[in-house]
Amino acid sequence: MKDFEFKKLYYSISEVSRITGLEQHVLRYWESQFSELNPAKNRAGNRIYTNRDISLIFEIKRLVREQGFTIEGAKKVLGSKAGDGLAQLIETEVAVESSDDLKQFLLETRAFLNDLIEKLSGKA
Amino acid sequence: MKDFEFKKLYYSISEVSRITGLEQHVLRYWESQFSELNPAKNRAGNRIYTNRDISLIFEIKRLVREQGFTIEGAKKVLGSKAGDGLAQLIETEVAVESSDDLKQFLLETRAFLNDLIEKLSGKA
DNA sequence: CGTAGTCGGAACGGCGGGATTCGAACCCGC
DNA sequence: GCGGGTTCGAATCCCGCCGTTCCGACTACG
Repeated sequence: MKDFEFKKLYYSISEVSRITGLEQHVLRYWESQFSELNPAKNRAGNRIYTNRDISLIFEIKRLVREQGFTIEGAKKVLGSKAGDGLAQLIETEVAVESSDDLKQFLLETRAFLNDLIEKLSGKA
Repeated sequence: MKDFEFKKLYYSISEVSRITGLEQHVLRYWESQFSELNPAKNRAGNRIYTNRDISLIFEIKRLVREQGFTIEGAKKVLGSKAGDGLAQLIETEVAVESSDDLKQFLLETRAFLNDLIEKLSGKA
């Protein structure tokens, strides 16, 4: 397993498009609508997405595409909840006693997910 | 104060319009969209709203006009009111029906975990 | 170099969510 | 049984949200 594939810190818009299943122009449009979504840009002006950005995009996607919020409604949700979602779930489900515990748990979980993703990619 | 005003069991569409602040044609439109909203009718075919109907209308109004749901989104909310918090959340957010669904969920989770790990690494 | 990727901005488009209009039926006081 | 107000369903119209397409220009990279 090539570990570096999963350690990436930055993603281009085409990579994010593939990961999230959203067209590039939708990503740009949402960026124009959600001030929270504000990926950095390199010297050429190209977007550089972080994992945090991708996580936020997934959250917006859930609100707009699955739960049926308007853009305006999704803004309100994001603004008031300050982005917990999965975070709250994990924090409440896992007895976290130190940040090292949590980090260890996440690392293990990620390795598990990497394995699953690899298998699924092979099938797809 | 005329007590009977508050003991009323049935209301006409014009009364409901005044009470809820919604136009009559909106009430008829919503009725066509939400199967749950189904006021009885008298022999003449005129709508006869109960207090329950009015309560539901207020609920829809809150979802659509204040919280920013689409009609479709509001339907989902109303339809799944039976379930409980977290369990419902998980089931609706992760409706795994195929390996593609699972892969998508894992991709999303991985981005989220990557973000968390980055943060923790920075702090540690 | 060539070509693949990305950029922003403007013009375009579908359609969801009403809004308006219509003729007809009904209700009520007189 | 007449006139004025209310309601009806269906048809039609309409605006803005949410993309979508198109564009020429710039850049990265093999």
